[in-house]
Amino acid sequence: MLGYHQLNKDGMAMEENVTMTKRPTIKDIARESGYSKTAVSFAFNDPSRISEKACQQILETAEKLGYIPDPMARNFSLRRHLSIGFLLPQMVQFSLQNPYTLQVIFGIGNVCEKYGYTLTLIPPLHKSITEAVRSAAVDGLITMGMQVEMEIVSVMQTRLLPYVTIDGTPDAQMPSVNIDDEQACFEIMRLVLEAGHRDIVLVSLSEDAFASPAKDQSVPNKRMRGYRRAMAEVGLELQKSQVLVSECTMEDGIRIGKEILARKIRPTCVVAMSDIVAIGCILACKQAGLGIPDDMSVVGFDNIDESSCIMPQLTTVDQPAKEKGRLAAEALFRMINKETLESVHMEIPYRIIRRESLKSR
Amino acid sequence: MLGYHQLNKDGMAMEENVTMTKRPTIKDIARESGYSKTAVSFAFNDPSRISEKACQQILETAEKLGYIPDPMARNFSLRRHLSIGFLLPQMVQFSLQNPYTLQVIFGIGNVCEKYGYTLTLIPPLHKSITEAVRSAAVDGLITMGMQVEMEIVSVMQTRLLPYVTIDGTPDAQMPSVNIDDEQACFEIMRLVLEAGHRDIVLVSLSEDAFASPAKDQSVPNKRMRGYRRAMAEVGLELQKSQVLVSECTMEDGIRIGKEILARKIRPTCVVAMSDIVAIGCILACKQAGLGIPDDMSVVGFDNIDESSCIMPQLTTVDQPAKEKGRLAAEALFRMINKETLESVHMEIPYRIIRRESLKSR
DNA sequence: CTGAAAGCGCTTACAG
DNA sequence: CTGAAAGCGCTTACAG
Repeated sequence: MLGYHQLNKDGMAMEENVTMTKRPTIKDIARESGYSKTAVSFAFNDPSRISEKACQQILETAEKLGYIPDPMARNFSLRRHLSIGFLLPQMVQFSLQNPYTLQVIFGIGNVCEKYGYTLTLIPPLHKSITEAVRSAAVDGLITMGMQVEMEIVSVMQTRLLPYVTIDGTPDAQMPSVNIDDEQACFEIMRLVLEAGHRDIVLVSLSEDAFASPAKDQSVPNKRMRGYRRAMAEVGLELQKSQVLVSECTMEDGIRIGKEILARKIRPTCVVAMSDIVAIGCILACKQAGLGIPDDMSVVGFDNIDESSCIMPQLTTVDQPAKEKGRLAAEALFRMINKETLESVHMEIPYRIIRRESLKSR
Repeated sequence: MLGYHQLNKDGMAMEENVTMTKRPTIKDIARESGYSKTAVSFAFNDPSRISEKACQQILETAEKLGYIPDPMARNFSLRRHLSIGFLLPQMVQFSLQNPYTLQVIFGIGNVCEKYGYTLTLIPPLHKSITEAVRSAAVDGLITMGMQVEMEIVSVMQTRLLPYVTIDGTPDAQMPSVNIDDEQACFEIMRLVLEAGHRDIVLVSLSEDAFASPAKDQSVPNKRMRGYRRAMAEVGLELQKSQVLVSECTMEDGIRIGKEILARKIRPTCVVAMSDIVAIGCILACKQAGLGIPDDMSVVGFDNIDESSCIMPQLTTVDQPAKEKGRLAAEALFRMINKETLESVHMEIPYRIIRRESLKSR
């Protein structure tokens, strides 16, 4: 062999060797230290159950042989992962480019740290989210935009995996964290209408990768209802041509912005369902030499950090993204610990933020 | 019992029941379908090894009983996790608030998705990074700012866990991804000096939680050397009072900005080691009614998205953060697959970005 | 094509 | 205080 003594089932002596290519196991430490596997386990997990001398000798042997208990074996034995999962709502390309999603992850991460858990980001596996959920090595799952009819919900249920959804459709079987999306959109659209705008283009979110048929309670739909309701109040109706759909990225926002500028009849205001897209539109306008808000008003949704940084600052809806993540994670940990939730449906407040990107005309 | 038939060691019949609180195992499916555990395993993992009929019956039984193979048991048996870890360089509070780190994570995430792996974000465990690394359930680890002397490096080595570091100190035992930090800082400082600035304040990064004694090759130190070298060229020497230290967050940047403004002698230029801090300084100046760059110049480091969004746009060093993450992850996967690396030390290009926040005087 | 059995590396109830 | 042994739920080399 390559200069090291091989591991040896019948318990023959094995010497320490730095070039060892196999990790020693609890069995090796037991043999080498002269104690039992039980004792070795206790040395690491509950030293009070063995004598000080035993503990010391075992830890010394472990140090000498380079033994660190295998976390996977330990977790397997204890039936836990010490990790919660965040199911990326779209491909990494989009999810981790979205400041709103990143804020949600931030909120979740803080709670994980507090409980000593890791946070596993789960991309769709081979393009299949179901596959990813079936094989996710986590103690619980946080999802975005989930509805109870979706296939992955039954997978989570079958696996007896606790889950919470953010921006999904509340249901008895679907603990969720939301704001009142319809009302928020109603209010911001009223602001736009009060400012005198009538030629409006809406930029909606593309449906998630999870898209399911029954989704009239989905966040994009709830928001559309809010916009429509405000328009109805002033006797307007939303036309199909007034609604565009965009990925939630700045690049796609720029694309949409250009598309809008290329129209024969240019709208006086763009209402986007996400700030990152609104910012993309603003950049496209600036590039085309248009002044915001003088030549065109733009409003967004989310109130990401960038929105107060860009000029003009964005009029938008403040969504407490971190807080959503925090609440979802706290609820999930309660479920993991078999505690009961005060409520399966958590709704938290939003705020309309009036800034400079919306101008009266 | 609560309306369900209990699982039963001696193999007695067990009926399907939706209220079952225990997940069925491969054994249950074997018993119920009349095939062996081997056959059940093959049905899920290599159907070609059993008859179509057997496969069908087994999958049906699985469906009926709500069986999904336990990912943890499967991974344990196969000695893999299907996840790589990213060790958060600081508390979640700071790490996930830092756009640069988020870009790195984004780059890593894309590669994980490509290989069908999840990405585990690992916060310090009970404040101990060593503890976190000992128990991390991953196939490999990406760290930031690591040096070979650090305790966690020997933990990773003992665990035979492949690792790559970003912005760490290159070493034969430490595969790493870097830019030439010293030269980059030399160049941007030369720009500042050429613009006529002599009263300069530097805002350095706080040392990582991993701080070790031997760190003169650490990124902050390399950068300081670059700044110093440029100053030496024009016969200047950096005074202690010219160097401030900040957390890598906008809040702390604002705090530092205020601190600088409160000085008796106000500098003409602030040179920050990170854009997010530079932006914080700019905000503090604006709040105080100062004009940037007229009353004070500011330069940064990183070229995060926000830097081209803020007014005035920031003069900075463009770091390819995504690319760093991507390279580190690709290297890590090569190590996980026992392939050899072309080089253990990857250095990638940076660019000096001249924008409006630096003004000649 | 099929299955009995060993193995992955831990934990822990139990008996001494 | 100590240890033998069963158990966690899979995979797979091997024999039939």
